[in-house]
Order: sequence, then C-alpha cells, then structure tokens
Amino acid sequence: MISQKARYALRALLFLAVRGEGTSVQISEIAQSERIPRKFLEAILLELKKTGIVRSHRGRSGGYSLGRPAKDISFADVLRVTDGPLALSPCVSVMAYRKCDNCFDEAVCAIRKALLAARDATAQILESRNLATAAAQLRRSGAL
Amino acid sequence: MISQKARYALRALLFLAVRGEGTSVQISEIAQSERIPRKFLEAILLELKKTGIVRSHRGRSGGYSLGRPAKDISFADVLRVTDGPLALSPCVSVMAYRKCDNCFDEAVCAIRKALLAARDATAQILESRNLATAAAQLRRSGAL
DNA sequence: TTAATTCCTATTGACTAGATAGAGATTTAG
DNA sequence: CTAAATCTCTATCTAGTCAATAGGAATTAA
Repeated sequence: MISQKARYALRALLFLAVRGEGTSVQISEIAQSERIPRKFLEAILLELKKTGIVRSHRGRSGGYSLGRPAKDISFADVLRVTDGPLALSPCVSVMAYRKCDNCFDEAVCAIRKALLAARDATAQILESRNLATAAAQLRRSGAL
Repeated sequence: MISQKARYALRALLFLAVRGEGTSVQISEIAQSERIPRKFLEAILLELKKTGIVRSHRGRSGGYSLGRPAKDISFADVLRVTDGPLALSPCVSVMAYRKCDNCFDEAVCAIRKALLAARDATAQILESRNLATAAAQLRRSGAL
C-alpha cells in the first residue's frame, strides 16, 4: 500500500499539472482545493523540491510549480520520493539495492526471482504513467 | 516492501515444498534450517494454517505440512496472508476494496487508473508463481 | 517596514513490526 | 497410564514509522 503522503503528493502534483506547467500556486490554495492538511503538505512539497520534482519561490507572492515538464514526471518518480523503492524486497531494488539478511545464494533464490519479476512489472507501469497523461485524462473526462 | 514475516513464511513454505508435498516437518527443524526465530515462526505457521495454506498435527510427533498441492499455493496467496492486499491502494484492491478518503470521483481519478494497472501487473506475476515452480527451480539449480 | 510566504527543526500520538515468554491443549512413545 | 514432546493461544515489550502539528527563521513583494 502507498502512504497517505504519496496520495497527497500525487494529488498536489496533479493539481499543478492541470493548472499548466509554468504556473505557480501557493501551498494554502493546493491544501484547500485538495483537502490536504496544510503543514503536512508543506513538508511533502519540500521533499519533492529537494529532488527537483517541483520548484519554489519564497516570499510575499511565492508558490510552487512543477520542476520539469509534466510528461517527464512519472508516478514512479513521485512514489520513490515519498515511499522509497518500488521493489518488494531490497534485493530486487534497482534504486536501492541491498542484500537480504541470511540470503543463502541470491542467484538461486526462488523468492527473489518472483519478486524481481513483480518489480519489473510494476516499474514498467509506473514509469510509463506521468503527470501529463494523467492530467490529460482528467481534462478529457470533464473533471477539470 | 514485503515484511520480514512474509519472507519467513515464503522460506518456510518453500522448505516444505522441497521436502515433498505429503511430508510433515516440525517447527524447530524449519526454524533451525532456515534461521527463523522459533517463536515467531510458530505464529506465522499458525496464521498460514487458519487460511488452509498449511496443515498441522499436534502432539508428540506433530508437525506441519502443506495444506494443498504446492502448485496451488501461489506467492500471492502467501503475501495476502502475511502482508494484506497486493494493491497499492484500497480503492484498487480486489480482495479488500475500500474507497479512499476524500475521493472526488473514483471513475475519473487518474491516480486510481495508474494504481489499478500496477495492481493487475503484479497480481498477474505473483499469482502465476507458486511453490511447485519455485521448488523445481531450486532443485534444478542444485540448491536442494 | 510590514505582511505574506516558503523553509526548517522538533515534537506528539497512534499504530505496527518483529520478537519473546509462558502456560494450555493434544498426541504418542514407552 | 504416564511422561515427554509438540502445537496452540494470549499477552507483552521495544523500537520504529506514519500522520499530523507547532513555532519560529529566512525571504521577498508591496
């Protein structure tokens, strides 16, 4: 299961994507519109900023905007920031590989083989879906 | 990420599958061979028993054996017992559906669409892999 | 200078994961 | 029949994580 943080992050980013790539929006507006606890959203956006997914400007008329074109921000990118690796086990993670404790022989581990296939399948999906396609879906269904 | 419990469960079940479908093995032997904390394994096997994945007989020469043919116990079956639904969100779970808090319109939610595709992809993999195929892999690679 | 905003650090409460302890119930070997 | 070996059950503990909140520091526009 993804975390609440991940859900909030995706909703906030989708909000920005629908508004248009260049436009800047303030935390409080996103929080209100998407019904996200304001302070929590602050922390989330800050994290997203560190990885370049969003950009910010501070001060009186500050706000947040997408850090790069919406089509270059995949669901996988976002989930990796909020929830860590997609993989079901560190031993099959591409971004954060680590050997399992007590692993007898990784090359032979039948569990690993299955989890690796699962990782590849989810990664394939989540890397192909991005904020641009998602925003387009929303517009098409008239939920703008 | 899957839990440690899931890893232990899979290893224990694989141990039983390699031993052969009908054979019964005692907790302490599995615990030793697979380096799993004994008391923890007890609790895990008990849970697996409640869902019919393993069978037990008590008393002096008791032990555990698989509850049905190894080919009918998928990785998905096991993970659902130890870690709950495979889905990344309750709103895309087949086994444990629940609407998200504050969901505007499920039919339109772009996040849901992506998570649904991800769920289907992992479920497809994890339901096709079972203890029989995994045990066969192990034997083939000489790690019996 | 002041008001509005993002940035940062710390803290809280609830819950879960992982593990352990100690009886209770059941079966079988002898 | 008895004793020992095993599974069954309930309770507990510790450490860590998730979700959320608080309060002020830094920055910028008017």
